[in-house]
Amino acid sequence: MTITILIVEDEPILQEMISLNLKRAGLIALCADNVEQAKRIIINVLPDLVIIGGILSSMEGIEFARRLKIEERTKSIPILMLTAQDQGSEIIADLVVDVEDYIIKPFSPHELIARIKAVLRRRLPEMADEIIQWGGLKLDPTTHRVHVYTKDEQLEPAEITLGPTEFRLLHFLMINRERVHTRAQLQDRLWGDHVFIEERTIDVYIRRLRTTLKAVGKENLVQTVRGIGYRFSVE
Amino acid sequence: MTITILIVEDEPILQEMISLNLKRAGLIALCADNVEQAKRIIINVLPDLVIIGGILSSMEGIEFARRLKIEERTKSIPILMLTAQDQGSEIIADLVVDVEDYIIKPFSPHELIARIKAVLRRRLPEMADEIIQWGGLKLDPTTHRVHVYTKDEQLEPAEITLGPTEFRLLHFLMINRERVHTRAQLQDRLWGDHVFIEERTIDVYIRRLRTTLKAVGKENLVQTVRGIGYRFSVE
DNA sequence: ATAAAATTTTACAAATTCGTGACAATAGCA
DNA sequence: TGCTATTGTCACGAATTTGTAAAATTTTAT
Repeated sequence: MTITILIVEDEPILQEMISLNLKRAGLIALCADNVEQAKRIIINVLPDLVIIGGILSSMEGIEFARRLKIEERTKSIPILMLTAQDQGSEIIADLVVDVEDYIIKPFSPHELIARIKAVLRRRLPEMADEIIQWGGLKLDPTTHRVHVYTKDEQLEPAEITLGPTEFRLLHFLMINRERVHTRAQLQDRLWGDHVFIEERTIDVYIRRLRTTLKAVGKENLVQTVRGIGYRFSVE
Repeated sequence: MTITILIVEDEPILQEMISLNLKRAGLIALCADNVEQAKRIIINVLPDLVIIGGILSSMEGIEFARRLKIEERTKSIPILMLTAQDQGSEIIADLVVDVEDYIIKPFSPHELIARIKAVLRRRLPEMADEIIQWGGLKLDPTTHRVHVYTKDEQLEPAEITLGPTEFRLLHFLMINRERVHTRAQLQDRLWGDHVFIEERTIDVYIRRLRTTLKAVGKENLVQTVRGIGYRFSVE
């Protein structure tokens, strides 16, 4: 799966820096020096994320973002803005209601990549049909199977069976491993906004998942963060 | 941060029920019996969310929602509609394109609050979730973990566990490190201004934080500024 | 040096949160 | 059709967290 990112940035050095770092992270970068160019690109390619850079100061950036959010074809594309330090953050927050996230300059490449990944994860969390393997568990979304690798070198990995909900829960937790999720977040992601369930129901599914994992000797993979939520972690 | 919610609902009992539950959840509720009254309120106060109730049946509600979405000043306010069961949900979905979300009556108070929070959560920008590293402490808001780097070059940084409040306290102090915070400021930022706390309580949490830090050899990171408040400092 | 003020500890009860087992309702399937 | 798996809820108890009051200690001012 390839992810395409459109960068709208008039400063050549910054543009280069961003594009380089994106490539290094395995993402495809398209660059535009101005809004007109960006519009032309979007006609042909629908990016997974748009980064709007320094042109913000001219208000052109905000206008462009708004335009993207209005059009049906583009309105679900997340937008990340790079804003200058000196503009009051309240003003920015007011202006950029259509924007998914923003970074205040100057920022480190590392920070940029982290933020991009965060935005993408929020948008396309379970798009990956890829096999995910972590903490001795191998989960295959296509075959809907989970295998367990035990420590004692049995060549035969045991297979465990999970109910549909438990499977989705484990999948989500494994994709976003190490990250704590509140019950509300899990509810949003696994049940959707329009299905109403008690928050405690999530505890129950966590328990069911834990029980089956414990049966094959995998304890402590699904952890409780008291007062916050749950987390999948390999220590 | 206070969140204000405008309720437009002509049924007094329902209005009362909603407003009561909002207050209990720490949200400020403004009530209007009809659309005219609601308009007058909006001139003075810009709410963070509008709940439109039973008046929907008269089409007045939809018209009102549309009006809100057109005006520049109000168009970014999310709208939550309470709709009656008997109206076909497809019809409603068609009509209320301007609405962020809707609940079908009858609903439980709990469900209402959950939905409100979901709508607000979607709108509010993600909290600053960058890793903060200072004074030998590394705090990661996404994984909700704190690691300690000891001087004696152990490659394994120790992990410490903090209660939710201690964690938030440390996070806040680290973000605003070197700056002194009065107890009142800490109270505002960590508990919000609608929760009443004894000022001494903050001393207690400072102490709890200090105790766990001291246990891993990190003394003097949280400092007292006598007569003013507290500060996180790396000397 | 002594009283007053501010902060640190200690101890404790109330409130909250979490794990668990049991249960009815529902959906899926043979 | 009946059987089985799944789904979501609830209530209870255990563990943890929360906020407070009050005693003990430290610092400051007189």
